[in-house]
Amino acid sequence: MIETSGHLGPMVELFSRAAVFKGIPQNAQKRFCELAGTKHYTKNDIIFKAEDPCEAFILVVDGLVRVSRYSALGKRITYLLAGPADPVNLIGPFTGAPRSYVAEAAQNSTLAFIHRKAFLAMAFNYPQLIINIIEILGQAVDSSNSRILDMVEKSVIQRLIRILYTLYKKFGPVLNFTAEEIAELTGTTTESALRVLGRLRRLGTIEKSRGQIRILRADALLDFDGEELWI
Amino acid sequence: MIETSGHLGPMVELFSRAAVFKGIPQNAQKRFCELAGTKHYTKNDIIFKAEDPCEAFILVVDGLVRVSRYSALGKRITYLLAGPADPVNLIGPFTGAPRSYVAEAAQNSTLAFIHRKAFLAMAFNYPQLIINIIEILGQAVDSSNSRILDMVEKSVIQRLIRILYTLYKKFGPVLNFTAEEIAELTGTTTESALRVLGRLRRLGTIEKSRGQIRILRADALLDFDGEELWI
DNA sequence: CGGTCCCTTGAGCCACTTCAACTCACGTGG
DNA sequence: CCACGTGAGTTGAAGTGGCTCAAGGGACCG
Repeated sequence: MIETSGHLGPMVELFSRAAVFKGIPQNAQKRFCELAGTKHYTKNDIIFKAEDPCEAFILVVDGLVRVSRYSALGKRITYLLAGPADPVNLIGPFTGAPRSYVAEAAQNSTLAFIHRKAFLAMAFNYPQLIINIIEILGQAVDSSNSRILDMVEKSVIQRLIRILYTLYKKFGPVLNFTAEEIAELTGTTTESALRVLGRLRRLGTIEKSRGQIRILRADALLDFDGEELWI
Repeated sequence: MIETSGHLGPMVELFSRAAVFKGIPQNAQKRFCELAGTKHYTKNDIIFKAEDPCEAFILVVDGLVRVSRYSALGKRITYLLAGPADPVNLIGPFTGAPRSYVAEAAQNSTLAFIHRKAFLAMAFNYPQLIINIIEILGQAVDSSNSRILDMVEKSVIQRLIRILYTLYKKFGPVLNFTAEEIAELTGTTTESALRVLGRLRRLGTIEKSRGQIRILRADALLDFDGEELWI
């Protein structure tokens, strides 16, 4: 990873686009910006791991961060894909305590770090920021709970299609994910994911090549089921 | 439901025990208390349902509240059992928006209500309260995510045993739940839950009667697996 | 005492996982 | 440039956990 000081201009613009900072005064956004340092990570770098205490509030500037959890047996489940302007850790800055999640760079990425003490000192001056954070946490809870419901009563096919649709809404028709990554989001095995993807390809709904899935007919995904998740 | 004004003494004591209000000044706890009105609910009363906008912060004074979600097909999954001093809704007061959860009285219960505007006006004066809320939300996220992991790689038996152990830690050896309620917590069918419970009874780990499960050997539950959930 | 809710158990089935084998794409180092 | 290794994708066959459907028994309530 490489540390840089960076220009403020584009950063201010990024912060103003971020859902976390929505509705707080521009000059405050700018001050948060000034507190931030940035670091570059190359694909598959680990940003933090389970048991690491939390030192900083982290926002994705560019790239993609995967936040997941490993089971005792080494199985990995992905809970969050944070893209530009998405925060990576909302709880940690407030408690400082380590959590059982691992954050990795899913692509080459640039992240903004604000030291947690500095972040907190500022944060409590802006109730709207707190409301935003709690609202986003609410979406995280809801999304996880939706996934539990899905695990109970939906088939792998339906779950995977919903994941595809959610990714499509977030990233557009070209998805740079391997079948294994899709499986980790769906909560199934790589083989099962591959079988479903093969089926969708034969139906003409998607196209795929190594490490990439292209959505050809997004509406066909919706036909299977409604409602998106929050990833 | 019956509305009462109630005495302050025991309420102050309850508030001071609540994890949400931990670490904030006693006089502040008392002021939150003064803002609260209480209501009684009888078993199976609905406290709020999906689509109801949130009007108040709610704390359980006495009894037990079940917070769950219904799938399109009518299947119910329970995410939270709130007992005395537990908050029922942490997100709602901040956003005011309706959420897709239903809260029901699992037993005859008394709840304290603080109107959300009044609650918010006070809340932002106590950063520790905000930190507590965010920490509790973190536990909710973690618990849901643990359940997702469990759904993927654990058997119904292991999941159900973990639920039993968690309930045991929270309520003691006598659990007043039907097999159906246990199934809703485990994410399985009533029949499967019953089968597992039957097996545990034959092993001498539990005893049961209509609507009640008694844990005889809690250590035997732990033998199956570690780690508790947050319910 | 009839009704309703809860508990109990059996039998069958099917969606997924598991295990296994093979192909293909890509990069790397000899 | 080829040879090799690795990681991704692909497909088959087998086994099974737990869901579904079904039917009955027992407890509590009005």
